[in-house]
Amino acid sequence: MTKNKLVLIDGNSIAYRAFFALPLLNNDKGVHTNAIYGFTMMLTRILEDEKPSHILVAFDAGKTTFRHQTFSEYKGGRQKTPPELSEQFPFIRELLDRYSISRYELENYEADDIIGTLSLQAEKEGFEVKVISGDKDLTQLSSENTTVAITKKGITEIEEYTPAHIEEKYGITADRIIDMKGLMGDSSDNIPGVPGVGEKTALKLLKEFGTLEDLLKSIDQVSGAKLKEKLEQHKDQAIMSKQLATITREAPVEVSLQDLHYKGYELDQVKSLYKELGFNSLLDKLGVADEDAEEESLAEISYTIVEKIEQEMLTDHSAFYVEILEDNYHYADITGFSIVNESGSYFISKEAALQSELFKKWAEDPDKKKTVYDAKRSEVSLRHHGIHLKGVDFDLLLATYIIDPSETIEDVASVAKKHGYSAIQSDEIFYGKGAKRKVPETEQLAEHLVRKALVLDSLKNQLIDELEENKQSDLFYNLEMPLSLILADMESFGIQVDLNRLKEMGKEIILKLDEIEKNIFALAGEAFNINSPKQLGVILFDKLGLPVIKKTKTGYSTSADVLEKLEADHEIIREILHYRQLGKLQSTYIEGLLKVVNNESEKVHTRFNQALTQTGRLSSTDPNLQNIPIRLEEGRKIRQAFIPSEQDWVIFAADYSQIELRVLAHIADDEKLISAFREDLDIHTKTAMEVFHVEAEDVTSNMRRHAKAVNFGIVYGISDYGLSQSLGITRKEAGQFIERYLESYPGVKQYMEDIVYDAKQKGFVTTLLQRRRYLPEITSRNFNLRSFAERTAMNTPIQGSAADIIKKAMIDMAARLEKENAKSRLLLQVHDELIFEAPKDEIELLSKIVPEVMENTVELKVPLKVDFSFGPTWFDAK
DNA sequence: CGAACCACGC
DNA sequence: GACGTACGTGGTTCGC
Repeated sequence: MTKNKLVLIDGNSIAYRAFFALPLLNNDKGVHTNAIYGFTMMLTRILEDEKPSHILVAFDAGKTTFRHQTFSEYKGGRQKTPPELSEQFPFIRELLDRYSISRYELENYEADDIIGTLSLQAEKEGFEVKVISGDKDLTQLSSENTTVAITKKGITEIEEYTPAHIEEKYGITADRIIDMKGLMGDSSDNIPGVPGVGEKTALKLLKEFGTLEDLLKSIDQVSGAKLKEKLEQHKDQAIMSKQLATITREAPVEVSLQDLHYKGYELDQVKSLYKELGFNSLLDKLGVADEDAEEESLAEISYTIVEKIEQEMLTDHSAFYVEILEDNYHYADITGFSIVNESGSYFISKEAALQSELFKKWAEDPDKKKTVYDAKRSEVSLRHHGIHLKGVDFDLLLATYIIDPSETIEDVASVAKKHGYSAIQSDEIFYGKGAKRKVPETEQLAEHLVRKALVLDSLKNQLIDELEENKQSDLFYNLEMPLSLILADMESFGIQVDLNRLKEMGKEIILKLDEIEKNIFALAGEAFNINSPKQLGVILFDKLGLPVIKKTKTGYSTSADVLEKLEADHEIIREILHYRQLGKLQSTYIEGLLKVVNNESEKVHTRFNQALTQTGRLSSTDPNLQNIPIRLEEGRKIRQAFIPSEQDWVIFAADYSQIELRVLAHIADDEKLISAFREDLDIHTKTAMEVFHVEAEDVTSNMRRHAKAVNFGIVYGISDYGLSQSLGITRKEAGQFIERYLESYPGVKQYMEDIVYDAKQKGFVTTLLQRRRYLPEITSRNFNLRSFAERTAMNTPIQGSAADIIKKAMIDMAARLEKENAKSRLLLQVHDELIFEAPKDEIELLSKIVPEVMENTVELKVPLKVDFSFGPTWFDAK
């Protein structure tokens, strides 16, 4: 027989935790649901992980408890429960009822005491007990048979307190936790303890003397006159504090263990509450989403499966959808087409379309306007069949992204749903996922694709209005839409790779890796998997006994910054760092790249995601060509494998110098920063002069390094913590640096304040070209979420405007190359740089027009500056 | 198959 | 004072 397992949940504490950990969610009825939601997440997780045979959720009863008789100020000075939370408690109780989980509260006692009493009873009956709370006080219940799980951050992560863990963490046994509380008190419960004694002192004393009572008997042996006096003075208070902190195991609870037996829940009960609360993701998890989607039959539509395309089907304005199942459209084939316009709704098979001259003519006619979803994807795939898509006047994907980049866009259905349009299934449901994915019969496929085109047709005007309302039409029509065509060109053309060079480098690296591996095994005294942080941790910290600097939630951290601190302690560290560096090159950049090179052309065709980042930047996948190594020479050599696609051509690279800081100077209108850029000063040195109040010649390299890191922090919106990490200084020092920076540039300081205020008023921030980012969490009462939103408010206009600028430069550049009749082509964009390939005889031309176009694409209060270089490979363009 | 960890770029 | 900290992509390991 399996052991009985009782789970005891501290209801109030978990509700509080959930409430403060999650943003203040609202459901459609205007009820706040964050605590309910968090509580539900926690509960379902517990049921799944623990599979309890018995379960109870305990709540605090009224305001006063037996503890108030001992100490009337117990829990005094506590903030009132926010009304936004109070209103959620009835729903939490309802939730438990729906789950058929017992709940209990007891007059004069706290949830802790109920839990303490029942856990003791259960232990005596031979149960395994698990206590779940957000309050560390409960750890005193930890015993051989009882584990106490305390939520750590948010609500999903927990720390398990077993007696062993407590000993390891505090160096005292579990039953001394209350002695610790007696000494140090607890400000949240208003338990006084002994003034001036905190966790460290308390632990030291208990380790030396045993229990609190033992200690108080031997006060004269305590070292330190002050401490002695304090203990003597507050003896009684300490005893009382211990009493207050002690959870009673003998509360008069009226439920028996048998009452807590858990028999599972009625799916319908839970389902209907989830629906009422609007917990859609949880409904999905219950596995009812699919069922529902099938149940809920979509409104019927009529359409034609086209055998032969006729002229009257191809009118002047159509919604046109191109389906490609695989995500990599460079290699996947078209699945089918659909067209919706005033003449009708049509499904056209790939064959029927591609054989038709009429279709090709229509697709390539710029006067036949098309509304599409993902123009770039459609364009690239049609090109494989010799068709150049023209006349796209609306791209639903890009419009959705422009309106709110935070929406996750998966397919046409996800976009439709967001706009209240539900007559379509998601691709995941329609085609299936993973191994189960398949293309259904023509009839069904036709309907699905026609539904997509219907979405395009019916959402278009609505989104045009929204763009107009947001003043984003210019951004949409004149920036993102034309850019998608330029990106299509760049992606389709691809970049030539020197396969031999790459393979040679791979061989060399393998030899070196073998060598290093041997050294590491010799130094470790055994063979192990160096790539496994877990195994590596055992070797370094258990076997070799190196000091543990940082832990992750699953074990020792072996990240580079940790290892760097250990470099002096053992020579194995340097070898491991080197192994990691080369391993990364080998797996990601040699093997990874080789995997995606086109066998015939020996080119790579990345895909730029134009509708993903929150800031407006592009991203790049398969392969990611925006993170090819450059910092370390060994890695930088990878760039030697990227070569021009034609004989006697060169790679030409141009990058904006300090574009973000220039943008900052402009939007913050900071006098000093503006003049620094107008005089073309070294901005890091200039910042060092300002921050450290020294003359240019007195700026040391260390000052400049610090100034550079602060500038970096400003640009990327990192916190004092982030800055402290990157400079290896304390958080306080980092905070002081930031403060001094802001004093040095008062315009920047003003901007930072204004933009946060503005974001709080409007709920979003904008960039130079009206890109938006919504920041709902900027009004959160959760410090974390709010701070993050505030930094984002400061940073996004900077980074996003820089992204706007380079995107515009790409468009201007494409036009200029055409005007000059140049053969040179744009290949890549890496956030602040553009990479071209060019015939040698156009180097001179590019040297003139690239900086000219890039520097003048927008006019700011400071000049934009572009550096460039060229060479036979990307490596040499430095 | 997904989560966790690590590392590369801007 | 808590809390966990720029944006991305991709590789490996590990447990389910």
